[in-house]
Amino acid sequence: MAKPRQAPVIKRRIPRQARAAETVAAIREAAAQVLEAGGLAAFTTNAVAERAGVSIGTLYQYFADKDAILRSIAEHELAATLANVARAMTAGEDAPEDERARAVVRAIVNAFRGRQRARKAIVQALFSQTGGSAFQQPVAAFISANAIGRLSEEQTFVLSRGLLGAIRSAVLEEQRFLKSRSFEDELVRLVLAYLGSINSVTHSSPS
Amino acid sequence: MAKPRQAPVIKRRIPRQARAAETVAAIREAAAQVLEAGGLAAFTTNAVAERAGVSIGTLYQYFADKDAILRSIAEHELAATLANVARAMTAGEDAPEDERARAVVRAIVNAFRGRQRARKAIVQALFSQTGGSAFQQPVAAFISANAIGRLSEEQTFVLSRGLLGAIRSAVLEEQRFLKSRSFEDELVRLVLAYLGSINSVTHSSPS
Amino acid sequence: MAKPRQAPVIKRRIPRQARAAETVAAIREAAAQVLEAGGLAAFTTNAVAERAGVSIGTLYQYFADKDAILRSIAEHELAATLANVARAMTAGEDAPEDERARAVVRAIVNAFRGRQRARKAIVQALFSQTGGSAFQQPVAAFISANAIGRLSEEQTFVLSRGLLGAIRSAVLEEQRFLKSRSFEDELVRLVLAYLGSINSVTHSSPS
Amino acid sequence: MAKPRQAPVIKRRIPRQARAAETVAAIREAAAQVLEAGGLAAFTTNAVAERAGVSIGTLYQYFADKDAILRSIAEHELAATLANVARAMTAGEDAPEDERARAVVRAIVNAFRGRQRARKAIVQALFSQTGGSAFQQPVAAFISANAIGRLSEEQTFVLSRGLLGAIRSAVLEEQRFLKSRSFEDELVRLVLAYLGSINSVTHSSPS
DNA sequence: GATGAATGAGTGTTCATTCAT
DNA sequence: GATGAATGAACACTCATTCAT
Repeated sequence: MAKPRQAPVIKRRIPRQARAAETVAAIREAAAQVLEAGGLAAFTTNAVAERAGVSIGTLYQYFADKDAILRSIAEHELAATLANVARAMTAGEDAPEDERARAVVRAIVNAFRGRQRARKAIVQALFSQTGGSAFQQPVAAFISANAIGRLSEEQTFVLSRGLLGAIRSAVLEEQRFLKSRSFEDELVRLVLAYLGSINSVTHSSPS
Repeated sequence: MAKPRQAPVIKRRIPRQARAAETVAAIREAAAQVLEAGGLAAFTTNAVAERAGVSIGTLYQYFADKDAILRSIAEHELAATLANVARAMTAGEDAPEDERARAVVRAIVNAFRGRQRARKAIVQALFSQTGGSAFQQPVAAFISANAIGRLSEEQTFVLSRGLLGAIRSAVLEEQRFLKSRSFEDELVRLVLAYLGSINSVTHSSPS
Repeated sequence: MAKPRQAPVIKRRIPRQARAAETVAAIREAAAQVLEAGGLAAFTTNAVAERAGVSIGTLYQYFADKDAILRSIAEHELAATLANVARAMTAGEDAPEDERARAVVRAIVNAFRGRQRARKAIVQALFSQTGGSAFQQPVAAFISANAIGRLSEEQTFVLSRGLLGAIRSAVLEEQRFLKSRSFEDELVRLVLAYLGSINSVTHSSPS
Repeated sequence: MAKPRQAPVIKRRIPRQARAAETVAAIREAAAQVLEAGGLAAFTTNAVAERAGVSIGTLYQYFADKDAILRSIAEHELAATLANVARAMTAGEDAPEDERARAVVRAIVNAFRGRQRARKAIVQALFSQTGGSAFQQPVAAFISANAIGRLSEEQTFVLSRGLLGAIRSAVLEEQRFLKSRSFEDELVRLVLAYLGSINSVTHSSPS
């Protein structure tokens, strides 16, 4: 990603006008399409700008650099996914624990609706940057906040990363069972078994 | 111009002589060093050749392309890790299940001994290529083969990818607790709780 | 890692603005100069860009690859040569056949005005690619269209390739008589004698 | 053709032993095969050595550089072709002129028997080097020596290069009529008409 | 005489990013 | 605000040739 000069301190415009917001949305949409069609290899700033119907200069008016586009898409999807999870939990507020776990699992599995290649590309790209923590921490926080007992840092980490890791692998490996019921069952089992183990130990055994 | 655009049928030399084997090892070692020092960004074929003290041409005599170097390192580490696991299990052959699970977990956590940055870089790079399945399947097979009962495809997948995903995340995020006892405990818990859940369901409830 | 290995669907920019057209012309001119000065061996994309006073990136904005530059020059020269031939023939419309043949011969001999080394280099390069047919067919078509009687496919081929072959050889071998009157006389003789032979056979003998 | 250092003055071994002659022949044969199979692009010294079943070092024991292999093949073919022409002319010693012209034409057209791609590649390669004169001059000399009257330098040139140019074009363009009778007829016509024109002018008209 | 591991200069090409208009 | 022509650092990779064994 050849940064020819130093990182410029100039902040990028934050869209305040309606037209600007549309442009940003168009770029994000174009980027997702490019990713879906050709994967990370086809994802060049020029290709995105062209698909979005704007000039490359305009693209850089709204996004500081190439990765910012990826981050922006990821943030949007993350927010949407988290909203879905919250909605599902509110709906089943007094449902049994496994129902609620299933809602969480399902929301995560179904993120990026219909755009598996774009999802894969974004997961790959973001893992190369931050190691992905930026997008796993919110999920971890969510899990932690909704767990019955208190979880230690390591426990929260293992549960969230274990769950996300399994789903992520299914995405990256393009497993056909990604959206199957049986896969969902096993993910739910993983969550509940782990949480159950923590509780049983804490409550019943002196260990 | 841009001469040979034919199908590159040229197979890379397979080292038969002692000197050649040394060269290959030197290149692999140099690549690991470059990765450890500067991450994926610094990993250029010229840098590796220079560090290895060989010419770029020699490098290409043994590795078809840049990625082949990465793959080679990964294969070596994988083999070493698997060997460690096998050794640990043989040693504790009639130890209780949790001891054996702990041996597996520990061997995986301690892979790439001492080279966390190189490990991170290779994990990132290989995930961009194959989705990483090539290096998760052997672990999955291992787990499956050593499980007490029979695991379904999805169960093997969830267990192996969940465990590996949690460890991988700790590597990528450079978590300080990666090699801590408490982290190991939780990984073991994840494995045992999941396996326990499967067995209890299978044995006691008709689903 | 050798990023975009997809099908290169990226079309090269077609110059629409005045500045762009100038740039393209400058590159073509620079290429001809490089060729004239150092032949095919000196003809590297970087050398051309430098001579043209543009960056290598700009060069690639207008030419898909190195060979495209060569093709572009050849097309320009071909068009100019054909225009010269047409002009000469219009001027001497009711001149005797040998005058008209001489006009054609002279226009071809004098193609690439003054740049014999560049001409040689381009002839060599294009012969390696297409076999040169792309630049001989227009001449053949021209000859065929202007012949008195009808020529068979083989006859058109022999006449055009024979004439062009003799001229081309003189260029490639850097014969000092290339532009001499006596050489021109012989080329005209070749054309007229061949055409005369076809006509005499056709008209007087039943074959 | 990256000549790493100066041209070394070391002369290459001239094969005097039977085994050495076999090696040279094997290399030449291998080169022709490589050329036939993959054209000039596949023609690398390593590929030739491998095909010949010798090491690259051995190849360089007999050929000073890559082009020497090409030259060697060309010389062999040229000698064979010239021998064929001579044989044909001896056989038809008191045959009429057109019979003898036909013999010459046929021998040239049929050079490189059966290996059109190799022929094409060699023609291309040698034209890039010497402009091909080295292999046209013997033919020119031959023609000149066998012409009835005396030909001027330009006349010999036009006749030989015109004839060879037409045949060469048919080879390079892979014309299907290369070996047809009608093509041969026209080549013969070209030769006879041109020679006839010279003689008639010389003998009957005062110019 | 033969081997083949090693060499390394050289080249085409990409693509994120800037900035004059 | 928008444009898009221009930039150029950066890289992977080839292959003719040498020379120690």
